[in-house]
Amino acid sequence: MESQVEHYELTHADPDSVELPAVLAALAEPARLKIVRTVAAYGGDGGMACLTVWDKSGLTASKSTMSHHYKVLREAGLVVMWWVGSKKHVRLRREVVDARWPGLLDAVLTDRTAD
Amino acid sequence: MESQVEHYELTHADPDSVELPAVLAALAEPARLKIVRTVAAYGGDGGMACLTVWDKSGLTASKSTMSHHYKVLREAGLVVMWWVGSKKHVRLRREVVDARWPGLLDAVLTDRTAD
DNA sequence: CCTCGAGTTCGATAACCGTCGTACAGTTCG
DNA sequence: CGAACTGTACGACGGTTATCGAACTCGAGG
Repeated sequence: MESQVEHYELTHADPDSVELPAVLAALAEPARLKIVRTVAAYGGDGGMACLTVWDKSGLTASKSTMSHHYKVLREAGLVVMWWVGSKKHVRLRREVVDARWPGLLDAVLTDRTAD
Repeated sequence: MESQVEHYELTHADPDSVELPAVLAALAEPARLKIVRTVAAYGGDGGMACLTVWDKSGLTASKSTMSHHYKVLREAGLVVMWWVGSKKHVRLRREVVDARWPGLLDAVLTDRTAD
């Protein structure tokens, strides 16, 4: 229950404290992989609203399940989230992830076999 | 069959039928990641004996656990194994993995933060 | 002030997975 | 042959995790 009053100061994982297995485990879950791919495809550098992710991804998970997945992605250092009014937005941390594991995100995102 | 000892390949996963989440899940387990890194570091293109992997990796898992990890790596299409006498050898399937997910193995193997 | 929409948290449940010991199968070598 | 070595198959146990509904918080907009 991070403060919804502040719009930009949500707590996120310290990138340097995240281990590679945690990142891989986060991406290994099909629903989370779908989220990441959707954010990359539609969000660009500015990110997008979580609700839009839900629409575009075609995922059917419940609100609580989605919230759980976002939490895992956040703790793996893969995404940043912030509030815009009553809606939450999400963005990939490309700079951070690319700096630490060059090529990893590209490899995952360019998978032509994913639906 | 150039020597007295019989070398024969075992059945492995069809690379095209493996999904990305399965590969990521295989690599997300610290012990398996260690195995892959050890094979990459010491095995080169020719692979190495599983027992040598055990020595070099410093893993302390039991025989059955190691066997299980190898099975997961095999089913994920990440390694090939074959018999050399009474000892089993293992080799990374770099060509196959690199062809399907370019940069993925490199990204995982060049992680400087792994012990 | 009150209602609706967007998300989080909690508790419960079911499935998955890593681990091990034991039993078993094949190879090597004395 | 038989003992030692190498690895797999099978059950069992315990911990992790994905999933959901319900209750809750907070903001937006009548």
